[in-house]
Amino acid sequence: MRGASGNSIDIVLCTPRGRKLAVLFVRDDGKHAREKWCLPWSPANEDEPLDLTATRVAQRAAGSRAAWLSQAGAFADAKRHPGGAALSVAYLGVTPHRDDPPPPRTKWFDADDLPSLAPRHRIIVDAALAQLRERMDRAPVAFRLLGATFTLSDLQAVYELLLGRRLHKASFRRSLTAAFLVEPTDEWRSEGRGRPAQLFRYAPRKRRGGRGGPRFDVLGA
Amino acid sequence: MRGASGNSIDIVLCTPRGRKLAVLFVRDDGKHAREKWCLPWSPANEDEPLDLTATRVAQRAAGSRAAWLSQAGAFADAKRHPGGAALSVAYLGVTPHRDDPPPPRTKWFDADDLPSLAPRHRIIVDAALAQLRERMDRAPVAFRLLGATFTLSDLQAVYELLLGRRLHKASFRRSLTAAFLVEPTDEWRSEGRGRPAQLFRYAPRKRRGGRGGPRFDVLGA
DNA sequence: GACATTAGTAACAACCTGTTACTAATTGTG
DNA sequence: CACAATTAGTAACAGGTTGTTACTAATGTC
Repeated sequence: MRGASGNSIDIVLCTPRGRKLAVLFVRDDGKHAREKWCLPWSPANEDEPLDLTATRVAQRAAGSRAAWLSQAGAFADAKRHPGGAALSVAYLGVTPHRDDPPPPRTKWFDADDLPSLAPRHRIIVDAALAQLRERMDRAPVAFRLLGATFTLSDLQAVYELLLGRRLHKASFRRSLTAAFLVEPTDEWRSEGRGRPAQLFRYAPRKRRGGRGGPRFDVLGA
Repeated sequence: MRGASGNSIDIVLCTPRGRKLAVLFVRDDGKHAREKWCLPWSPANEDEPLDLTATRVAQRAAGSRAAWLSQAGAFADAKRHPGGAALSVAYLGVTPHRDDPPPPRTKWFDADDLPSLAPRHRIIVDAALAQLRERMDRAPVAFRLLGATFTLSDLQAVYELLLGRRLHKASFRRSLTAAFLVEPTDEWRSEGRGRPAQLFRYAPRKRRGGRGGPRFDVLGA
């Protein structure tokens, strides 16, 4: 059995879908599979750095490289893993929304409506989603959930998604410009009805006061 | 060789010493040891939760339970570990200062003057210390570096230690009371010269706005 | 008793945030 | 074409928060 008693690398890949976060799962057709879906994973390879394995697994599952990927901790504690791994190193990743369907045998599930999972995968997903919210103020998670250019309304929607509350437009934009995180392009996007919105790109230009690295926590009521 | 090719649990235990942070190391007298000191560590045991192993290793090395202990990630990537572990799960811990000497064969080193270490332990220490500074605004790290009661000047000194910059007394105290994190005892401590200081205890009473769990980042210029 | 030293607080100005209310540019509808 | 509906973007004000200075309080030292 692959991975038995060894270590595994398991990926929690997130994307925005509508007003919710979605997580990528892979169909598990293994003979002894007790759940239909599992996180993308692979046995750890001693000759390959953990981050590299994670990048590879994420890319294979999602069909494209994750825009951001970072370790989310080690999980063991005798809870069942789909491949029987003794210990699993979880990675948390993020990728922009795509309209085309995911690769065969994979599916995006809303974060608040997950399928039945092996106990360890359930624990990993919960921990990873909690970390996503905690880490968004020190890593450009919100920007990596969007494509190269985006409207400020798009960006605000992502922040609202991650924070779980509504923000006020004026103060959101004010603190955004104060943080020197985005710069305008000269393109505009018309979303059907209403005034077209200017497109921006992520372009951090300044260490907010220089105190302990860049920050991404944007206020806004 | 113990731990060979398996997983290990490695502890980075910190304590305040003067105006600096110190990290605990254990003398490594192993036959094949290439460095004199190493982090407290133990092979991982599949039958024991990771957190429990970590608690045990930290307690044995320091002579008392860590006041706070939390996982800091998994490290592998072919860098040499003192016990030859394929993968190491690092834990970051914190304990109040003690005047009595540490257990035999252990020693506190200033964080900015570490001994020569096995490559993986060097990487783990650097990552753990960075995390200590990042996590202090979501975990009561500063309070766990102090004993059950402390003066506000003590607390301010710990925050300054962690942040690496001086804070202003008035605004530090103002934001501290606004956060409802401490409550006064009716004891006072005289530190030699100067007015005696009131002792406080850590007593979080309120979720700062209720937004995403308690916070511990105190401002103060 | 004067002085040095540390603890603790009051008060003010400058800045920042939350909010409201406005203007601007587009699509859809009669 | 006029006008409502809708979304984008900005101005401006009130109230709160922060950084800073300056003060008072309590102790040990000379």
